[in-house]
Order: sequence, then structure tokens, then C-alpha cells
Amino acid sequence: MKPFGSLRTHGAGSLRAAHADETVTVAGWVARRRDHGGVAFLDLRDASGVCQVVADPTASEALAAAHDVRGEWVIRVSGRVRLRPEGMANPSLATGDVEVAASELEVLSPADTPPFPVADERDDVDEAVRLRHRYVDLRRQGPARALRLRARATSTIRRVMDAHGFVDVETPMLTRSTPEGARDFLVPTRTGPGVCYALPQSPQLFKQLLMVGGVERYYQIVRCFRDEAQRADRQPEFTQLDIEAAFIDEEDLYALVEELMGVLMSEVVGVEVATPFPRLAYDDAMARFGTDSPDMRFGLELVDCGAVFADTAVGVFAGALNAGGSVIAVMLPGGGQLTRKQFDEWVDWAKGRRARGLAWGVVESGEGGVTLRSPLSKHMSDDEIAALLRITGAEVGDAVFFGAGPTEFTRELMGALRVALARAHDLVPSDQWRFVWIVDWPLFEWDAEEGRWESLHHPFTAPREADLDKLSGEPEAVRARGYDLVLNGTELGGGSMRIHHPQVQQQVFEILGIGPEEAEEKFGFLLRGLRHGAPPHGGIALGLDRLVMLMAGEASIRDVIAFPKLSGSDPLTDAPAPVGGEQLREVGLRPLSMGT
RNA sequence: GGACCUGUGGAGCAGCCAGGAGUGCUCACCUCCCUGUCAAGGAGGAGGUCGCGGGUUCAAAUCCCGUCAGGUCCGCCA
Repeated sequence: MKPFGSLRTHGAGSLRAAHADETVTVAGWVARRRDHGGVAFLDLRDASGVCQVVADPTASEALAAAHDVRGEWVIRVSGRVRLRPEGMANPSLATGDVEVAASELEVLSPADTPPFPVADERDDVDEAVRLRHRYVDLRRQGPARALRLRARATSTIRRVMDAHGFVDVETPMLTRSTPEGARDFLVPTRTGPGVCYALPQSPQLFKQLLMVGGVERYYQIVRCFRDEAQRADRQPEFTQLDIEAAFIDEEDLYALVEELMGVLMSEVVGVEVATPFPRLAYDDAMARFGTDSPDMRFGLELVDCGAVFADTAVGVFAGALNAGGSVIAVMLPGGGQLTRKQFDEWVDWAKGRRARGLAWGVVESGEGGVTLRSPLSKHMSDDEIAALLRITGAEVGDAVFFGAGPTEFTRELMGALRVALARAHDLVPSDQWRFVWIVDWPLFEWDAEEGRWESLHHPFTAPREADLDKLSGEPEAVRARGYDLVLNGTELGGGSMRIHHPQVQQQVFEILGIGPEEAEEKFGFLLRGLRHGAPPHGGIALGLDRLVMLMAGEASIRDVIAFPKLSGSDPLTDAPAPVGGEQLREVGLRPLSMGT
């Protein structure tokens, strides 16, 4: 195929001084027009960029056509490329040294007035408006770049995976609903009333069966579906880079993913990241950062103050500690500059996250030395203050925030505070790329509400060999062969070495409260597969949208998806939409009467 | 499911706290003028159920209640 197609000879953005005196044909959208009556300038935009077209009375038909043209019309222009007159070059344009002197100007498509400014690069148009007219929005520089960056990323991924002998295999989109996990999207069919396909939340079981099937190395860039509340980094349909390999262990997987990320960062972002990536135990991540996806680009780590306040007279601290909870501090360097009002706002912020409160103190130099100015300081002993300053490293002019309460809750609260403080005080270096593996996960966690054990990752995660004997007696002590990959505080994805013994799988199901019959009914195809010679295997699933979002420097995965959904619906098509009674009847459904 | 924020010509905002005529700004749109602009310039013009419903009031974009839509966060997301 010709580089720019048969309808034109050059890309608008490709013209340079070297093209001077060539006769070219360019085609694209009218980005701007500057009509002086006797001469008219049009900025012509296509995928390659923008160039200036000039029409003057030497070609009166072209000039007349240029008068009538409007923004976003699609036009084709033939003419001679010429160097702009002395002093008229536009250095802010790649094509700014030249212009196309139109001899012919043809309107290929007129266009309605754009619903919002296209040429304007300010990103302040309401997102719902942009997405309703996404076909216009995609012409803008930001979205256009994001799509192309995403394409470069997927292309690079395929090249690296192919080079390692991975086989790209497609797995079904119409599959069966599985228990646990997120809500499924259901697809009723005319097969029978009450019978539904489900869209896959991930190809997890299929990729394991591919391992049983001897594929050995599988990958897929695959759409996944989860019917859950949306967030800035969540969509009902999203894309995973799904990877699985046989006869490997964790180290093989880490090395592969680190190589892949290194190549991606280098080729797509132009950044060299150091490998191997650091590894952080789950427990340490929770203790130091209050989250399983820590942002390692800045400090402000959580400090456990339990020892400092073991015998404290501060009521809320003593209460938390006596109840088996924790007192956790976050030290904000220079935080002494915060006003009382600002501290109060942080207290409100904490209360908004269901915390009972948030304590704070400012380190100051007083008569007898260093003191802590705080609503709580009159209850604190000098020894406590001294110890506190020692373990937090706080100095004069710094502030210390305290959370007190149940350990897990307080860690997560202070972890969120750490991130919020860092952002509010501009302590997050935006040019750093900190990957970290989170390892040593527990296999199960206790769901107090439901009164049962749940998989922290998923039920097919292998327990550590050494912990196998604990499966029956103490599930809480069983460690998983799982791992998450985190980049700059965003969970890119996770994976594990899988269970390849049907007996172990059966045992895990039992702990999760899935009896043999239910297991056979829901996962029979997996269990049968595992009985037919399953190699040791494992893999990972990485959120492609999130990865591309970070690489593109965007704030939402919606920015790197061609046609994203807003909360609950597709702004472009207005899906989901009602379907007719006949269509419903065919799939065995009847509309519920509305009301009540 | 919950909390908070937002909703004003096509786009982005101000007006709201402290009620007084749809008042204002930037851009876009339409007509005319204009031969070197690049966010072109000049003159004129059109375009509104102030998200929707109710209440208070002599009077509501403004105050109150409800509701809808979108966003962010919490819950949820193996």
C-alpha cells in the first residue's frame, strides 16, 4: 500500500523544506482557517500532522472553495510546496518552513459544526461530551497519541512474546459462569430458559487447560469482563496481557516479565528501567505502606508506634493498643507549615474514610529543647515524645500524623494518607518508574462477614510446597506461590504458580467451602483436565489498559481505550439499551414489571 | 449501596453564599469587510425550559426538599 494512499501523495505532517517545488496532493481535515479575503490559509490535519495550505487569486477557483470551507471539513488539495516567505516560517510547526500553494481544492466531505473545539489542546471539555462524539475527540492530539502508543505497546509485547516461543491462543468469549469473584455478565441464549453463557472475567481456566494440552507457552491479549462498579482504573470490559507457561517456576516468570517491561519502557516510553525488580513481602508492604500496591517513588513510610505508646496516657492510643490494634505514624517533612485549618481538613479527610479521627503534631523548638505541638501533647510524656521523634526521624518544622485503631484498618488509612499527603505536597516524582513485585502472599484470608475462608488471589493458586501440611489444620499459615506486579502504586496484575494436582485442588476447594459435588459441577472440566497429566505451570495476567495508561501519562484508563464506557453505559451508543419483547422471549426472558 | 463535587446558549466559565428583567466573559456559529496569517483582524447578528419536579417568596439560576445525569472516593472488584 502506498504510504499515504492513492488519493494523496504526501502526509500533511510529512512536508519539509526538502519538498520545495514538488507538486503534491494532500488530504485531511480542516483544523483552522484564516481567511483574509484576498488570501486564505487553511491548516490541514491528517494522521501525520498539520501543514498550512494557502489559496490566493492566482488560483481563483481554489480561493473561492477555500472561502466556503469550514472547520473539520474533509478536503483534498493539490499544489506546489513552497518555502514560506522570509520571516513567515512557523517554528512551532514541524512543517512550518513550507506551505502548499493550492491550485486545486476539492471538498470530499462537509462536516457539521464540531460539538467542541478540536484544535484546542486544553483538556477541559466534559468527558461525557467528548465520548459521545468520540470520533471527533480521537482527532485531538491527546487521544490520537494514546491510541498509537497503545498500538506500539501491543506490537512490542507480541514481538517479545513471540521471540520467547509463546503461542498466541484465543479462548472463548462465551463460557460458563463461575462462582466467586466479580459479578458475571450473562448472555442468555435461545438454548433454553434460564440458561446463560457468561463472558469471561479472565481466561484463567482455559489457559491452565492449554498447559495440560501441551501448549507449554501461551499468551493472549484478551478482553475480560466484570460487572462491577467503575473507577478511574476500571472498566466493565478491559484488556489483559495473559501469560501462562509450563515447567517454569517463579524466577522464570519474573525474568520474562522484567524483560518484557524493560523493552516496553525502553521502546515505548524511552526510559531504561533497572532489572531485576525489587521484591517486597506482602506483610512488609502492608506494614510499611498500608497497601498491597505501594508507590515506591517517595518516602513517608508508615511507622509503628506501638512500642512508644505501650504505657501511654493518651486515651485513644491506649484504647487502640489495649484492643490489640495499632498506633501508626506518618511523618511529613516540613509539615509544620500547615495551618490549623489544614490539619483539620486532614482530620475530616480521615473521617470521610470511616476513621474515628486523625491525630497530628508539629515538632517545634521550645525553651527546654524540642517539643511537640499537638492537641494530644499534654498527655504525652517527654520520653514518649523523644522516642517518637527518634523512630519517625521528625525534626523541627516537621509534622507527624497518627492513626489509631484496628491494625489492618489503620494501616490502610495511614497508607492512603501517605499517598494523599505526597500528592498534596508534590512529593511524587513523576519521572520515575518504580516496579516492585509483591510476594509471599497468604493463600487464604478470613471473611468475617461470610464466616468462611476466601482465596486472596484465586482458588487455583498453588500453596507453597512447605506449607502443604498446614492446609488441613491452619489455613491462615499457608503461603501462596503468588505475586503481584506493581508500578508507581498501581497494581498492574498478578499471577501464581498453579495447582497441578487434582487432590490439592480438591483440598483447597474444601477449605473454601466448595464441596466435591459443587466442585465437580462448577469446575469439573478443570479437575478432569488436571487428572489427564498436568505439567507444573504458572503465569500472570497484566492489565494492559493500566499499563498503557501509565506509559501514556494519563489519569484514567478511559484515556487509552478507543471507545470507553462511562458509569453504567456507553456514551456513544447508549448501550445497554432495552430490547424488544420478541427478542427477550426468544432467549427465555420476560421483562420484570417495573415499579414498586 | 453510601459520602462528596458538578450540572447556566454548541464548548469552557462567571453569576448562586447575600433572591430583584437570562446579566457577563472567552471560544465556536451566521452575514459582511479584509492579500501573509498561523489562537488572524474588524463590523454586525443569531442562539437559553439556568438538568428535571415540587416548595418558600410579591419575586428563584440564586433559598429549601426531592429526583435524574456525570465525576471522584468508600463499599465492591477471587
